[in-house]
Amino acid sequence: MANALTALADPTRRRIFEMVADRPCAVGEIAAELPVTRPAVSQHLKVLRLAGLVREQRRGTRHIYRLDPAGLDDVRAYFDAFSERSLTSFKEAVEHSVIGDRDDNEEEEEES
Amino acid sequence: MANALTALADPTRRRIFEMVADRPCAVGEIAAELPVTRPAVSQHLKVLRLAGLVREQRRGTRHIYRLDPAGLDDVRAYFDAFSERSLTSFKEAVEHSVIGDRDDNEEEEEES
DNA sequence: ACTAACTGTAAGTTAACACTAACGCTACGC
DNA sequence: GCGTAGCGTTAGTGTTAACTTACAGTTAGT
Repeated sequence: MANALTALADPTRRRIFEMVADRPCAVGEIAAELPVTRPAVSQHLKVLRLAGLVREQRRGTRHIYRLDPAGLDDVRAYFDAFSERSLTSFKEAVEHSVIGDRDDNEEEEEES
Repeated sequence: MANALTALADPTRRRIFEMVADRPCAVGEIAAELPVTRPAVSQHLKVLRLAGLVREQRRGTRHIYRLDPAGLDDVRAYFDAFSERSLTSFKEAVEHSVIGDRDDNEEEEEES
C-alpha cells in the first residue's frame, strides 16, 4: 500500500491510472493521449503494476492493462481508517473541549 | 486533492501525517520521534498544510498541528469514485464476457 | 523466413526534492 | 529590558526519479 501512494503521486502516472480505471487500455493507446513517449508509459505501468494498482493481460502483441480492484481497496482502507480515527478523536476533543477555544490564523491556501 | 497525493508520497511525510492524525502534535514532538531534524518536519508540515491535509493552531510559541478532515474526505472521495466505476465496468465486463476468457501471466509482485 | 506491429528494457540526462546548517522571528518568563 | 523556547525560512547539497533515445524481444501475417 505504501508503494501505491508513491505510485499515484506522479501526475502523469495518475492520468494513466485514471485511463486504465475507466476502461482496459493497451500501452500505445495510452501513450497516444499523453504528452510522453510510449516507453515512458510502459515504465509508469510497471510501477503501477508493482504497486498492485493495475493488472496486465497479454492479447497477442498487445498488452492490455486494467484496474486491479484489490490494490484500490487497500488504498481506500488506509484512508478510511484515518476517517474513523478522526471521528473518535473529534468526539474526545469535544468532550474535553480541546478544540474550539482558540484557532485564529489563516494564510495562503489553495484548491477549494 | 492532487497535491494531497503527492504530499503523502514521501514516507517521512506520511509518518508525520499519521502521527498528527492520531493526535494533535507540536513540531518538536514530531521531530523527536523521527530520524530527521526539526526544520525538515516543519517543511513537511507546510506541504501537508498546503495540501489541505493538516491544520495549524498556534498555542503560544508552540504550533500544534491536527488532521484536517476536509482534506482527508477529498482523498477518500477520489478513490471511492474509482471503486464505483470499477464495479460498473466489472458488471459490463461480465455481461459482455470480456474478462475471464484468458488471463495467464504471473511475475514478481509484492505486498500481499 | 521475413516483415511489421507492439511492447519491455538499458543507459544517460536533467529537474525535482528531501535534507542539513545557519539565521531570523515571535511569545513567554525572569 | 534580556534570555530562552519553539518554529519558520533560506541557501546549498546530494539523491531520486521521470523522461528520451536506442536497442532487444515476442507475436501475427505473408
